[in-house]
Amino acid sequence: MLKRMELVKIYECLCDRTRLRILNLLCSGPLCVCHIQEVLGESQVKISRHLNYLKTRDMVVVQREANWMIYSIPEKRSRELDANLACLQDCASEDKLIVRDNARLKKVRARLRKDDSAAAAICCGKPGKSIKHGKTAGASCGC
Amino acid sequence: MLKRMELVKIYECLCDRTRLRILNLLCSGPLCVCHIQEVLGESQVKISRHLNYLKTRDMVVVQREANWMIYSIPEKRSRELDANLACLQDCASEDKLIVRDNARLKKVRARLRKDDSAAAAICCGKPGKSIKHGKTAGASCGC
DNA sequence: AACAAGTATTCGTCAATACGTATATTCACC
DNA sequence: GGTGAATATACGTATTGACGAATACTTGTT
Repeated sequence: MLKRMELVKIYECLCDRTRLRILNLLCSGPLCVCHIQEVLGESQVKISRHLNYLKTRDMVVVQREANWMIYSIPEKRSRELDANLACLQDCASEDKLIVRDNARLKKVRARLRKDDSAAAAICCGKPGKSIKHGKTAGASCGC
Repeated sequence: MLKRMELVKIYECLCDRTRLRILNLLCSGPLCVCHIQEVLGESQVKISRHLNYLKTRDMVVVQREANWMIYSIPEKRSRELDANLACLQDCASEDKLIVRDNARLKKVRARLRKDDSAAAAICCGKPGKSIKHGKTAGASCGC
C-alpha cells in the first residue's frame, strides 16, 4: 500500500552483487546482453532476469537492435539515481571483482572498436561459425 | 560461499524503508531506541529488529546506558560507508517522509537540550508517571 | 518455411526477510 | 527479591527474491 520511495527502489537494485556489477558496466555505456554475459561470466538466464528486474524499476532502458537487446542507463535520471550511480562508480574501484569486470569490459570494447567484422564474429556469432549479417550496421550489435 | 562484498552489504542495509530512516536519523548523532521509535512512529519490535539487522552488518554500534541502548554510526567507517551515508544525506532531503523525520528529530533534540529532567520525564518514563532515576547522569538516556 | 542466434519467460524450489504477537531479558530502584 | 521500564528474542506466517533447467519468443538469413 505504501508507495516504495524512490531511494529504496534504487537501493533494492543495488543490493545484489550481479545487479551491482551490471550497473557498473552500464555506467560506461550501452551494452547488449551477450557482452554483459561475457564480461561477468554468468549464465544468460541470470543476466536476463536481473536486467528485467532493473528494467521494471526504471534503472535501465532497452532498445532492440536486430537480434540484440541493448541495455543502457536512461538519459533522464532522477537526482537520486545520478548521485547513487556516481557514488557507486566512486566506491566500486575498491572492489576486486568490479575492477576485473572493468578490465574485461575494456578489452571487449577495444576489440569492438578495432574491427567491426571481427567483433561480429565474436559478439554476435560463436567463433568458428561463419555468421554473416547484412543489414545491421557493421554486423555487430552496435553496443 | 562467496563473501558478500562490502558495497552490497551496505545496500542491503539501505534497501528497506525503515532502516533507511533509522540510518538517516543516526547520521545526526547517537540515539536510543525509544527516541527512534518516537520519531518514526513505528513499533518497538520493528525498530529493535532493524537495529539488530544493522548491528550484525556493522552499520551501527551499540552502547548500553543504564536501561537504554544507544545506537550510533561507528566512528571508524569504511570509505564505502562514508560515501554512501553522505549520498544518503544528500538525497534524503528529496523525500517527504525523511524530511518529516528530520523535523521531528529536531524537536526531540531541542527538548532534550532544554531541560534534562523534563527530557527524562518524556524519554525515559511515560509522562504522568513519576519515575525518578538517581545515578544515571541527568536521569536521561543521554542521547 | 526452416533454421540458428540472441534473449525472455515459465516452472519448481530454496533461502532470506518482514512483521505481529507474545514472551524473555536486563537494569535501576524500592 | 520484587517491580516496572527499555529493549531483545522466539514463534508462526506471508512475501520476495535468486537460481537452474527447460522452453518459448523474436529476428535475420537461407
